[in-house]
Amino acid sequence: MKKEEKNLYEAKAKIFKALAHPTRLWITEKLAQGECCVYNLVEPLDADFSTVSKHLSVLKEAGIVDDEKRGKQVYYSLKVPCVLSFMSCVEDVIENRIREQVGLFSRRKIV
Amino acid sequence: MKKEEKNLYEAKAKIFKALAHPTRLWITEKLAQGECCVYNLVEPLDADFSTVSKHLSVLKEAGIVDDEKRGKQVYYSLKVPCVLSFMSCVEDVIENRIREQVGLFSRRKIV
DNA sequence: TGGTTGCTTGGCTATATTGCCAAATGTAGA
DNA sequence: TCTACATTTGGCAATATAGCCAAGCAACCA
Repeated sequence: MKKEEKNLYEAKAKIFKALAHPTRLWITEKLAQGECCVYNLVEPLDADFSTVSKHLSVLKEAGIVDDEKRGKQVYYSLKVPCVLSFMSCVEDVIENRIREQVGLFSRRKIV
Repeated sequence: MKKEEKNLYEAKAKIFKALAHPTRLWITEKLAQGECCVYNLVEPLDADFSTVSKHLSVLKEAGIVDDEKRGKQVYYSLKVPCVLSFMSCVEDVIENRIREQVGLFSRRKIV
C-alpha cells in the first residue's frame, strides 16, 4: 500500500473508531433526534460528566458531531446524518449472527 | 440505559470496532471485489501472515466475512456487502473535515 | 467581586489492541 | 510416511483507550 492510500484508510478507520463504542453510538442516535446539551446526555447514560465530555470530543474530532456554546450550555448536534443509514446494515449483521447461533444450537439439539 | 439496550449497543459497537482499523477496512474493500485467499491479502499489504490472519478472525467474529477451506487454502469472502454502502458516507465526513481545515487555513492567511 | 452552574482538561490506573516471532495445525503430494 | 505449503495460534512487549477524580475555566447571577 502506498503512503497516500494508507493515509486514506487511516482517516476512514478514524470515523469507524469514533463510532466503535456503545456510549458514542448511543449519543449519535440520540443526537439524530435533535441537538442536545451535555447534561441531557449525561443524565440518561448515568455516567460521569468528564466521561461523556471525552466521548463527545472523540465524535467531534472525527467530524461526526458539531458543538455550539449558547450561554452556559454547550449544544451538540449530529453533523452527518448519513451515519444513521449504516445502522440498519449493522443490525442485519447482528441478526445474521443470532440466526447462525440459533442454527448451531438446534443442530446440536438434534445430535 | 437498561441492560438489554446496553447489550444491543455493545453488539453494534463490535461491528464498528471490527471495521475500525486501516488494514481491516482495506481487506473489506478488497473482498468486495470477490473472494480471496489469505496469501493474496498478505502480499499487497506487505504484512505478516499472522497479523493478517488475526485481522481476518476479527472480521469473521464480527460476522462481516466468511471463510471456506478449499485444499490448502482458505478463501475469505464478504458476507455483508451493505457495509460498503457506508463508505461513501465516511468519505463525505473526511471531505467535510478537509474543507473545514482549508477554510481555517485561508482565513488565517487573510488575517 | 464572589459564587454557582455547565462543561472541559489533566492525570492516573486498569484494560484492550496491535504486531511481531516462534510454534502448531491441517492438507497435499513425493 | 516425510516434507512442503498455507494458515492459525500462543505469547509477549509496545501502544492506545476507558473511566474515574480533582482541578480548571467561561458564563451568568447576586
